[in-house]
Amino acid sequence: MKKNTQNFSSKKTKFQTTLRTDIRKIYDCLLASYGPQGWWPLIELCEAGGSNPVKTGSLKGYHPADYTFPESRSQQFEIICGTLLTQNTSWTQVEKALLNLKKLNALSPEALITLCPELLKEAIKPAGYYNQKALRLQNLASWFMELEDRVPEREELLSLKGVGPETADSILLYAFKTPSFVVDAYTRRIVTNLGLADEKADYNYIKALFEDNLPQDPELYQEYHALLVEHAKRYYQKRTAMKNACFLKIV
DNA sequence: AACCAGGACGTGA
DNA sequence: TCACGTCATGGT
Repeated sequence: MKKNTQNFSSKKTKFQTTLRTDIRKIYDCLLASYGPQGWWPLIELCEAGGSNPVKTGSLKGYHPADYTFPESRSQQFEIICGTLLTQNTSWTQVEKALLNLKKLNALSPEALITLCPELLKEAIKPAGYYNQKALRLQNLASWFMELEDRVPEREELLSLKGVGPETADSILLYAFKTPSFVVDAYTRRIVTNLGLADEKADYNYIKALFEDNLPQDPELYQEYHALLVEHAKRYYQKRTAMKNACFLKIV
């Protein structure tokens, strides 16, 4: 709560305007390179045949350039479950878990809270941490039912078990189309490699780095985060570090 | 055969 | 505050 507000006096400094330009340039460059990513993926769309073979992650469920989702409360809830399940886990594993839940007809808040814990754990096992995630999913389900049509506050989300800053922002941005920028491990790797943040910069610093330099547009935030993930998957994997080859360094 | 994946939380210093 | 252990399956 101190180093975040690095107070550059009242007048706009050259650094600030440059930074703003860079944040925009990075987005433009990523979008030009990879195209719209179609996040958040919905397994509902898998059966509908939606697919994007260009992506490095899962092959299905994406809806590039279509920002109308979620279109229903059911899709909203699916996204929320996804944000919880994908914690420290690859999306392909989450997809298996979500499909298992769907087979059990348990991918609705009403069904999920009544589902017996053992069945729930078995269903989400591919996503790992199934003991805690099962508990937290049911907790999320009852919270979501009581929420009704209200849009939750960030603090409210953070008070839920298993919902930390990234999950809260993902829920706000993708389930509720609220402009809250999502910072994940990939985002952190990219901005530190580009010299836009220090390694020890905390979550809120990096979040503010984007939010302070972009218009508050949920669709822009959604696309930007998805593009950062796609880019990081190609150039910032820990095994095959290609940070030096990252073309964003020259923008 | 280690290492990592679209984190969060509890603990002790 | 903050570094560190824990939770757990399946890819590469």
